[in-house]
Amino acid sequence: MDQRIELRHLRYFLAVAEELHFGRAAQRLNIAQPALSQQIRQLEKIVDVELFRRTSRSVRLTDAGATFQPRARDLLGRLAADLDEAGRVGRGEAGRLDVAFITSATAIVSERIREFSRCRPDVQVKLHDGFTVDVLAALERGTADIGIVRDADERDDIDLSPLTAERFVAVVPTDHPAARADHVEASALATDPLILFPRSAGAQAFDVNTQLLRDAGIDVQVVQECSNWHTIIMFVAAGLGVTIAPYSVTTLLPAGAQRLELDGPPTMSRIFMATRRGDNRPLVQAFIAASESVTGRGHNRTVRTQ
Amino acid sequence: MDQRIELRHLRYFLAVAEELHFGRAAQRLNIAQPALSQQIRQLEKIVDVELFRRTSRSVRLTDAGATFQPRARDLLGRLAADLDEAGRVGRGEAGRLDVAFITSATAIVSERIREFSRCRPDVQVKLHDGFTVDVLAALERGTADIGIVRDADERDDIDLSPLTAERFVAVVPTDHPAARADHVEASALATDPLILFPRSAGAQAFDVNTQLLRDAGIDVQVVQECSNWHTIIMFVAAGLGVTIAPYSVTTLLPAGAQRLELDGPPTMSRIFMATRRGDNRPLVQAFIAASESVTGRGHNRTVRTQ
DNA sequence: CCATATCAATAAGCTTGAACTATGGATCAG
DNA sequence: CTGATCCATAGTTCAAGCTTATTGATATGG
Repeated sequence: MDQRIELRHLRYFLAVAEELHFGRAAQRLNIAQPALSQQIRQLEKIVDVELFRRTSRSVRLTDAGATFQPRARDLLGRLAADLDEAGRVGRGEAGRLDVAFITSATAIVSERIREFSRCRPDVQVKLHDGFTVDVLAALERGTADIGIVRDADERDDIDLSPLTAERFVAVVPTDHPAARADHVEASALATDPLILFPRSAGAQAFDVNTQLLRDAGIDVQVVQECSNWHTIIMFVAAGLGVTIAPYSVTTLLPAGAQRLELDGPPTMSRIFMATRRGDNRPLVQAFIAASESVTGRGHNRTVRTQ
Repeated sequence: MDQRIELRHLRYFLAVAEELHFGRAAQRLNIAQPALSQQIRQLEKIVDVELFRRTSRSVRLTDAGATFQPRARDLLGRLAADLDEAGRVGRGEAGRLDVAFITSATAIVSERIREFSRCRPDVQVKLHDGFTVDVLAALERGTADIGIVRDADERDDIDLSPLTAERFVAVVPTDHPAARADHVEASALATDPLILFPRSAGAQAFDVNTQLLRDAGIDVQVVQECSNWHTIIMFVAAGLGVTIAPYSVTTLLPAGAQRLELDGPPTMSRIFMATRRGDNRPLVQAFIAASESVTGRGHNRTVRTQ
């Protein structure tokens, strides 16, 4: 089975197989008849099989030719489809996009993915949730194309663009002395056991979070770490301590836990979209564009949740 | 999607995609590097998509390239398989063979097909049973490649080669006067109602069958026609009449029916293998050869059943 | 039965384009 | 800065596919 076979052979073969007439087939292919005869002959030599039985008056497919015809047609069809697919992937109309995000941003992410999938129905979106550090690592090693992170440091290999910001609030047990009001001075929590998201999940986010406590003169001693915000809230409700959390994870509180606004200038937790610097692939750009359209449309609502 | 794309482009693309290095890929393809660069560039222009992102120091697949790579590999693999298949069909090692046969020759056919399938496991054998006229018609219109018929006329578009011959015997109800012996003169059946296979199923076979009755001076009046030998035998067993049948359909007789050898020189029914004249396709020839090997091996046994 | 038409194969010359050699330009190591 | 590496570009060459002209074979019409 020589390497010398080319698609030309298949195209010519199919034309003759359909016309069963070298003259007409050649006309259809816009070539002269002898060229066609020659190429078919060459194909038969390469495959070492007679594909047509021809007399000077008629052309018929042999068994081998009849077997090969639908397969050749199929091959050309597949090739066209594959080339088309490659083109669509190249233009960002199809393909696969890996989005890594922090669990506490699920709402924001799902909203944007819904919008993106509406624009690009042929793009398969793969979701990966994790901590900010995991998201950044996935971006770095190429496992993810889009990252949603919280309060990340500037890095020279990753672009960050802010999606939204939300203030921190305190969550305390309902039997806490401060729970009679709906707001609290940070310093009033100085003696309570602190339950926080682990710093290892995202140092910058942790530091932003705890800065407000340090500003209030509190020596931050984390009594309990927990890598799931909802679990932290449950612990608070159980009276194990208090926490400072981004607003969005406190929208649904169980009985026994109460949200308190923090007095003074609000400290904000910012959520960013992260991409590899210089990654200007169409799909990535399209996701950014779709995401921005959501931010624009939904701006009022986003502000309200801050 | 221009017509100008050729398999060369796919082969070259795959080489570069695997090596990620134009120099090494070119070496592997036994061409010079500039030719490779040129062809890849051409491919990208045809598809109108960048398949590689190259700097002067590195070559990487783009998303489109990464999508296309496994598909291109698959296409080349399929093509090789299809060409191989066509070659095997051409050499008669694979493909499909349509065998049409008369129901009363099932035993002979199955024996030969078993042998043929042993030699050519990749050939799909399609079976079609029917009357002799149907078998010949199927051959004629190309629906069948091999036909097994009984006592057919010579025709100039069909070759017949004898497979076996069997004598005719009489089958009578056990309460028939002649049933006390195990043989009978044909003339002794002159007054019995005759049940026979329809003449329309195969005129020659019918005429051979009934000739022996006419030779015995009987005016052949078929009382009942039935197009299934086993049903005919059941009718005989039920006392509805007598029949003259090829030996092989009388090997298993129900209670109530008895086989009688016919006195005098035996009249033979001959079973032929029929093929289109000039059909020298390898599969047909291979079936004939396999069939002959069975006839040779099993000759004694065949003789015994006559 | 010969003349004519049809159709694939063959022959010979032409033309296209793939591949070659040589070179340039960019990037990285020392 | 120099040398090495590697892809791109430029110009040339030659194989191979295409064209025209012709042949040979087979069917059709007068």
